[in-house]
Amino acid sequence: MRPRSVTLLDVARAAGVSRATVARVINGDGYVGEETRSRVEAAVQATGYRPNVVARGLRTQRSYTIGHIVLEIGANPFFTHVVRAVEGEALANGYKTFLFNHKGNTADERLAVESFIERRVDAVIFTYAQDAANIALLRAAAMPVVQIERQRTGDTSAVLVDNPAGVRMAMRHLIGLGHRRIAFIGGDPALYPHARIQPRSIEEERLDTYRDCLREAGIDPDPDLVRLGRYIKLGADGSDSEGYRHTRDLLALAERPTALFVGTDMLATGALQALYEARLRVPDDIALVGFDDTLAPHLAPKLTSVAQPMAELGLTAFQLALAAIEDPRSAPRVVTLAPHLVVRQSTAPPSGSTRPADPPAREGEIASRQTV
Amino acid sequence: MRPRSVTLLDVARAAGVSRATVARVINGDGYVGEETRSRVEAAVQATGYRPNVVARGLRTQRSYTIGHIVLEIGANPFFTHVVRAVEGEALANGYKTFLFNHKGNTADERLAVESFIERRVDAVIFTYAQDAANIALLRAAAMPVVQIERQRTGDTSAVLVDNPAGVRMAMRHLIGLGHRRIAFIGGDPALYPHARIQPRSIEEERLDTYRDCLREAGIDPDPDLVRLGRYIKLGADGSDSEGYRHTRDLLALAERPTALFVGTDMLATGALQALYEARLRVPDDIALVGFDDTLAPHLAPKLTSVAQPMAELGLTAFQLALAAIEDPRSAPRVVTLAPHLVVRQSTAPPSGSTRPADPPAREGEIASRQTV
DNA sequence: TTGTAAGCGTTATCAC
DNA sequence: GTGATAACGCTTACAA
Repeated sequence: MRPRSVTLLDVARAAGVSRATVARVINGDGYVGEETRSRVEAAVQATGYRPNVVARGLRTQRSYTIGHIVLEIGANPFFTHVVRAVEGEALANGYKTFLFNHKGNTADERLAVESFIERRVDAVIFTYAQDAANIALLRAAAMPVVQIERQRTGDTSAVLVDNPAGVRMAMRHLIGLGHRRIAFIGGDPALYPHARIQPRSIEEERLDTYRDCLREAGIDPDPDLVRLGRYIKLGADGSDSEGYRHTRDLLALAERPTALFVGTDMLATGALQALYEARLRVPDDIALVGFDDTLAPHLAPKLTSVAQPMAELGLTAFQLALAAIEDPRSAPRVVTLAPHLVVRQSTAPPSGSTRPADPPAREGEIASRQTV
Repeated sequence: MRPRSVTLLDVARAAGVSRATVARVINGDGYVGEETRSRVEAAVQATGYRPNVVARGLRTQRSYTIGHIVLEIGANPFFTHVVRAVEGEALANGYKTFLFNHKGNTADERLAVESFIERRVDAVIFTYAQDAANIALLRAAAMPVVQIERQRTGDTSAVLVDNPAGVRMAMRHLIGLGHRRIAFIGGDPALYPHARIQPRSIEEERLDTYRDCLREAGIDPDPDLVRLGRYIKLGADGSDSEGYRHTRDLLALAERPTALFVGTDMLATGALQALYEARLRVPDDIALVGFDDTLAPHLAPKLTSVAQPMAELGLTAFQLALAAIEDPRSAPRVVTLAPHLVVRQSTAPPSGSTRPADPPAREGEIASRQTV
C-alpha cells in the first residue's frame, strides 16, 4: 500500500487550526484572518500538501473531468487535432479530459459511455457518435453531450462544419484555373447512412455540391469521374489503398481528368502514390486538392486542401459542454463552422491551357511533364 | 445541480438488503445467498445503477487511472501511436489514462505532474520526461514512474529503444545496395543534452553508429554529408522545414550523396519536398531511408524506414507501471526493445551502379529505376 | 450469510 | 473569524 498522502488534517495540525480554516485558505473564500492565512500557507508549503481532487469531487458532485469519445485517433490526424483542441480548452478551464477510441465499434462505444458514467465525468463529447442508444444512456444519467462534426441525434448540442461551402471553394478554385474534367474521390453516401435528423448526410452534401458546381460552370458531370468508397480503409502497412486504386483507375480512362478532388488528405496520399508511379507531375500534369488540411503541408508537392476548422471545432465543443454543465436546463445549441481553402503547390491551370494550338506550347507541355 | 445519481443505498432499498450486500454482489466477492444475489441483480437492473468509481477510489486509495505526460501528440505520429498503445493496454487492465502535452515546456510539465498528484493517479508515464525535478515531485508523492524512450533519471522504470541497432540496419541496407556517399540528417547532440545516467545521448548513439558503419565498410565519413539540427522544427503551416533545407544544401554539393538517411519520417517529408522540387526521382536518382515508420507508408514513394516498436513501447511501459503499482517496493526495471527495418520503395542501388561501362547495363539500370 | 458502522479527504452548514 | 460536524458513495472489518 502506498503511504498515506498529506491531507487537510495534516496541514491543520501543522498550522494549529481546524480543517475548515485550511479549506478556506486553499479555496480562497470565506473570512480568514491575515495572520492565520500566512500561517496556513506556510504549513501548506512545509507539508507539501496537494488537495485531493477525487475527494473534492465526491463532495461537490463535480469531477472537473470530461470524456471525449473518438472514432480512432490513429486513423487520421484530423482526430489528433480535434482531441488536442478539446483538451487545450478544457485545461484552460480547469478540466481534464478522458479519451476513448471506439474504432467504429458500437460495443466499444458503449463501454466508453459506461466507464464515463462510472467515473462521473461532467460531460461527454463525441467525435463521432456511433450509436444513438449510447447517447441516450448518457442522457438518462443526466450528462451533457456534445457531438462534433456528425450529428447522430438532435437532442444534444453539436458543432458542425459547413461541408458544401468547403466543396464549393475547392471546385471554384479548380474551375477558375480552367479545369473542366475534375474527378471526385470521396465517401459513398450508401456506406455512411445519415441520421434522420439531417436532410442529407455529409457525403451527400459533398457529392451534390461537386455536381452543382460543375453544372453552374456549364460542365456536364461525367459519372466516370466520380469514385466513391470508404474514407478510411487502410492497407496492411497503414497506407491508403482507396485513393491509390481510384486514382489508377482514373488514369486508365480514355480521357483522363486534369484535376482530382479527394475527400480527405489521407486519400490524397494514395492518389499521390499512384501519380508518382505513373511518373506524372503535380500540378504540371494533373492538379490535386485534398480535404481536411492535415497531411497537406507534409506531402510533395504541398497540397492545396480544404481546411477543417479543427481547433475551433474542439474549442467550441468544450464551450458548449461547459455551458451545459453550468446550466443543465439550458437548451442544446448547434453551431456550424466554416472551412476555408488553403492554396499551396498542387494546383495550377491544366497543361496546355495556354493556347494549345501554338507550337511553343508543345515545348512547354514537355517541360511541364518532365519528371527528372 | 445535476439530479443525484443512483447509489448503493437506492439499490439496497429496492432489493430490501443492506448496502454491504449490494457491494458484495457488485464486486463479486464475499458470501451472498443465491436468492439474495438475483434479487440484488434485478434491483441493479431496475435502478440502472452504476458504481461511482470516484467514491470507490477515495475509499480504496486507488484511482485505476494513470497519467501519461507526452512531449506533444500533434508534433509527430510517433506520439499518437505510443499514446494509443499505452491507452489500449491500460484499458485491457481496467485503467483509464489521462493525457497531458507539455510541449517541451518544463513549467507545463510541472503543471501536469501537479494535476496528476491532485487526481491521485496510480502511476505516471513520460514520453518524454523534460525535467528531473518533476520526476522527483512524483517520487516524493510515492507515485510509480515509467520513462519511455528517453531516460532522464535512473531511479524509475524505463522502456528504451536500441537506437544503434536501428541505425546499423539502415546503413547496412544502403551500403549493401552499393551506396558509398550516404548523407545523414538528424538531431544535433549539442541540442539534446543527455542525462548523466547514460554514457551517450540518443543523438550521439545514432551519429556514432552512422560513422562506425561507414568505416566498417571502408568508407571515410565525409563531414559535408552530416547535417544536424532539431528533429522537430515546424514551419508556420506545420510542414517540416529542417529536412527540406538540409536536403537542398546537400543537393547543391559538388559531389552529391546517392542516399539520404534521415532521423525521423517527419524530416523525410521535407526531404521529399526538396527532391520533388529538384525533379529528382526516389529511388532512381537518390535513395531515402526514414526513421520511426510513421508517415513512411503514406509518402510517395513509400518510404523504407527504421520502425520503432511503438506498440511494444506503450504496452511494456504500462506493464512496468502496473508492476510498480502492485508492488511499490519492487526495484525499477529498464527494458530495451529492438527496432526493425521496413524496406519499401525508396531504396535501390545507386544509379550507374551495375557495371556502368557495359552497354546492356544501361538497360538494366533503367529497369532498376522503374517504380511502376 | 447478512447487517452495522467506521472512515477515505473533502466541502458546507451551522454555531460560537 | 474560526471550529465542530455532517454529508458525498463507497469498501471492509467486525458483529450478529
